[in-house]
Amino acid sequence: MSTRLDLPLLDGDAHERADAARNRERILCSAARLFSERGVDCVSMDDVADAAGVGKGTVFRRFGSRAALAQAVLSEQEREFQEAIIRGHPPLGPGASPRERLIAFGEGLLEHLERHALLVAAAQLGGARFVSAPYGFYRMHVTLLLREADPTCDAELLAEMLLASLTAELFVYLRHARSLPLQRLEASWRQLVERTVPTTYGPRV
Amino acid sequence: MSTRLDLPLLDGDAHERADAARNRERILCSAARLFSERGVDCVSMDDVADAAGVGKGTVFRRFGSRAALAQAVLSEQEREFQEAIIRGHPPLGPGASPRERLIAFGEGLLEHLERHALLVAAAQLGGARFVSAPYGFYRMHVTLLLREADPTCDAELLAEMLLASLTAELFVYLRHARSLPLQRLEASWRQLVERTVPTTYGPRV
DNA sequence: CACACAATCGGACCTCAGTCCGGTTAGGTA
DNA sequence: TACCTAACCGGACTGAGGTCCGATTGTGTG
Repeated sequence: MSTRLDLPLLDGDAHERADAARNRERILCSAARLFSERGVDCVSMDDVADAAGVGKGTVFRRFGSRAALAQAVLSEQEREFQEAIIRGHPPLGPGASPRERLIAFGEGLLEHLERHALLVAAAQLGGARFVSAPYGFYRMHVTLLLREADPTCDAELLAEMLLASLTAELFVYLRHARSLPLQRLEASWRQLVERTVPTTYGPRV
Repeated sequence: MSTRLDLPLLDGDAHERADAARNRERILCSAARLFSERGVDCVSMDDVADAAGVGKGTVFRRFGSRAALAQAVLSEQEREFQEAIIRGHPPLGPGASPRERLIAFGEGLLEHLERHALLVAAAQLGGARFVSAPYGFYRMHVTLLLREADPTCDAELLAEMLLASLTAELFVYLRHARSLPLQRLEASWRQLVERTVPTTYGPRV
């Protein structure tokens, strides 16, 4: 029995062999390039493996699934977005009211989707969305803001329901199939938050 | 060029050949039986074809995709639910305030999911959800109720966002992975609607 | 009833995500 | 440097959704 985790290694690992690290990097680069060149839906896992010069088994050992590979390709931008939420300027970052921060959060996520909707959709395929690291962060962020704005509400579930209106699937449908302007989606999100979250705010007692 | 539509025939067709009608019925029955016996996720399209005693090509010509087959199996219950909305008793049917009707609608949908979540999830796979007949009906219903309650809001998009919190995917996650009680989901839906929809109601001017 | 043709049938075939395992190699140890 | 072994590699394989096209059959017409 191995002392090491035999699961996909999504990030650098101190005990990672040199060839393994090199292959991980090559797979990520090839995937990012192919995705942006051809569009996410026109790239198979074999394509990625071939372009990276490795076998398909290696791709799956590293990343576990197509969805996880897409997540890994997105991770840098996700990290920046999370950084802006935790330590950035208001209203996205700390300092604004929960309501304003929620509105800014949704707008930021919608703009993120505007740039990478199909890739995010691929990353959320199946039930992958709910167990992904970014979604866990979003869930926590929205839950805390809701609880702060109204400690009596069921913040956990309200967060899940609000986040449901920011899924890549719905975005792609509204934005690409229905061709609605991004501004209208943002306005609707604002509307939803304004109705859901009370204005009351101030230093908590 | 054929004068008939060369797309999957989901419902009866006056010009449908006798053998075709018989096969459609057999496929539907076999699928319903297998789904309930083994669980939706443990039944392949080949299984359905074999059980119905037809070739796989026939299954796909009739129903077009796995998602569409699942929709067809569900269609009878969907029809009943729609009937209750259009002509049933309040608060689900006409006669109650938009807010009450919306709450009842969500509760009804959640109970429907409680019984058939995995089948509904299969029916909504991919982007299939947005182009399905039931979803079109739900969208229309919720949009009209929202518009009635508040003519100034962006009812179309608000409807999409509210419906997003009633997807099978989210339901399965909350109910099966997180094991939350149905009552809590219903309470959250009520909460969301109460915050989103104003109480004002009465004969419009 | 015989015919013609269009709709239908069915299974071989394709693509693609994901698995498996025998062969290879990195890198620590003596 | 030579060796040993755990980790890694890669491509053949599986299973499932979906497509295709030659063979078949139902059905309106003379």
